[in-house]
Amino acid sequence: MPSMAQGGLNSSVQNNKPNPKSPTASLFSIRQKIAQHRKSLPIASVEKRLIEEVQKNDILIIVGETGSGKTTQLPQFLYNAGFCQEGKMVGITQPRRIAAVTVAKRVAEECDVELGQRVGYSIRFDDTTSTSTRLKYMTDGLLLREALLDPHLSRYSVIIVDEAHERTVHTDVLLALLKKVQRARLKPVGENGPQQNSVLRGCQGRKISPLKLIIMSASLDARVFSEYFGGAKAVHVEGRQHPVDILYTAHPESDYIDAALVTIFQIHLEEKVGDILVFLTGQDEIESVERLVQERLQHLPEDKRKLLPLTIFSALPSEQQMQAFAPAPTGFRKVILATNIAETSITIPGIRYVIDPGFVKARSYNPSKGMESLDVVPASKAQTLQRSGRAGREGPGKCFRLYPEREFEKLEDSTKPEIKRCNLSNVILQLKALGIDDIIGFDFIDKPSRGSIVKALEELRLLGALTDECKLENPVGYQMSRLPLDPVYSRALILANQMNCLEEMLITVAVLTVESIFYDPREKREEARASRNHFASVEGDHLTYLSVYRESDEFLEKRKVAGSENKIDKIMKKWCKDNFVNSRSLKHARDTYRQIREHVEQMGFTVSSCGNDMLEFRRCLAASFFLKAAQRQLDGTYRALESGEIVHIHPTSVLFRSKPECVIFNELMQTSKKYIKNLTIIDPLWLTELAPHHYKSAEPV
DNA sequence: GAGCACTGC
Repeated sequence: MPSMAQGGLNSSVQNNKPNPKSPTASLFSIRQKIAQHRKSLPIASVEKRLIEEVQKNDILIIVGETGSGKTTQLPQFLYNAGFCQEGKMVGITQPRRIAAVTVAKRVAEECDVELGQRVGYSIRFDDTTSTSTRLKYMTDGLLLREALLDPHLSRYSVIIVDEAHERTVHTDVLLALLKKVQRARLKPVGENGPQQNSVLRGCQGRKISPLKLIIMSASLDARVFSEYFGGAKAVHVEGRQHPVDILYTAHPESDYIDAALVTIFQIHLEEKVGDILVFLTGQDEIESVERLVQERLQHLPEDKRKLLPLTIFSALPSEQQMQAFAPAPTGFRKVILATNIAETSITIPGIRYVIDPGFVKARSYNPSKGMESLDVVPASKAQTLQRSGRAGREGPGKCFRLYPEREFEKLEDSTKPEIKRCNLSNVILQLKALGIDDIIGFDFIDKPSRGSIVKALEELRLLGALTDECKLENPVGYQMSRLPLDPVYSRALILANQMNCLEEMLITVAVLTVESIFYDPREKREEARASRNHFASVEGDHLTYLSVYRESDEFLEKRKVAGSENKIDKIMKKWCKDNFVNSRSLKHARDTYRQIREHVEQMGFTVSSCGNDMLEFRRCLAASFFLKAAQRQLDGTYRALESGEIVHIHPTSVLFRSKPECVIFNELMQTSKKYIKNLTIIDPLWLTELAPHHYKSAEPV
């Protein structure tokens, strides 16, 4: 029996379709199989003990390795033990949408209930829960949003935070919040005193039951969580994985790409059947290794050429991603060249061999320059462990680490928590909205640097979300915290409302929140560029995005099909393909547009358009994004006004060749150079006119 | 002349 689909796309039980000839018999056997499978999981034997521990302890840390069954089974144990009485729910959070969905489906099946009844999931844009839902799987970000509306999370008797070891920003903030909520719910009503903040408010005059917290982690190190929760009890649940042989090189490899290639062919020619998974750092590397594999295959005798290289990374359109899942033709061995996406987000069946060069591309943030960077850095021990585990899902496997064992010992235990390497403005705005005012003194698991906090506070103040005393500004700060957007985009919507171009800004912001709306395949670069030119505005990327979105809308209007979501998707996909637009991104932008439009309408804004007056819209962009402006230098490079950095226009910008004098931009990121992305041409005088609190002199720099 | 991975009632 394959191990559980954790974020995987396939569930073993779903594949067992009932036999139409004898539905009762096969349904019975499916139920039997499910029961057998559940009983065989390592966690099944400790059900009684786990429930006792939950009853005894308000906080419990569960360390469970892959395949223990903790994510699917523990919520069912809790349900059976009566934790969902009186309408209370058990909430289970996941860092990823796909995991919330697949696990909920699986558990509904195991409970033999319809999804959305006793068992359901809720993620952004897709909520299957109902009033009868008792086991609710969701993303951690969504629970954070829920806390803004119900600060005591009063509908939950137990909250399970799964995959806590990944230490995403959402998980870290959620854990801090849950710690506070739990204390608030323990205190008798009215004893919180007059100084209470809003996390503690709201339970006046009403009885609220205690909240149980369960932190689940696959970490080697549960101490961090245990210490954070005041020495909370940690229990270990055995995993169930097939053994994976770890092999190291004798000497350091100077060229890990070449070492990976050599290893691929060594496995292909010498090892037994089974597919190969290679972890590389990015699209470029993946595509060049793909070419090199193809080339070297040509040098092999005909009968040894049955090796099929496939690629997978997040920017790849879904259809092409799916190719990695299809079984190889008979006699062929697949070699999957993947980024980190294959570490946790997707599970490809059939992998027996993993090649791990030991590197990862990671984002980091420099608060003083307001600049992000993407650097190739050594992976952590936890990551390399996760990677090798990918070889042991279906049978014994092998993992080839392309460095000596002594190098492994030097790796960091775990990846630096994301909260220590990202822009904090959104996190801080959320905390402020939850009534937490002392950010510097806030009880983070890992405290971000003081500089990073100060920078974010300053940004929020400049955006008008905070007062000079760093209190939430009324009403702007509250409005901004309610929108599921970066604070700077929320601010843009509020300004656009005042400047009568809210319709345009809603679309623009929706597109800016997605990862690249254009699809730009290397092999059809000329065609893709021609298509981009068709949409391009000489005034910049924002106006270009506006016309892409509007044209897709018009196309849909013209084709006015009666209703069905599926049909709309199909038509949009075709349009996207013809126009080199990434359909996943466009769909996401359309969903976001709908959601944020609803939000601003609820705030009482009227969505009005500036029609053809793009000047007014660009002025609004300047007023919104004044913190990120750049001016051309004599030598043709640009200087970012805020940080003074010398920057370059990113080649994907429609302004790449036009070299305007002054622009605002949304993103400053260092990769091979310091690039600015998503730009619009502005008149530099607008900055002093529209953001006088920031640009005091008449001539910016 | 170039894009690690996630996420938000």
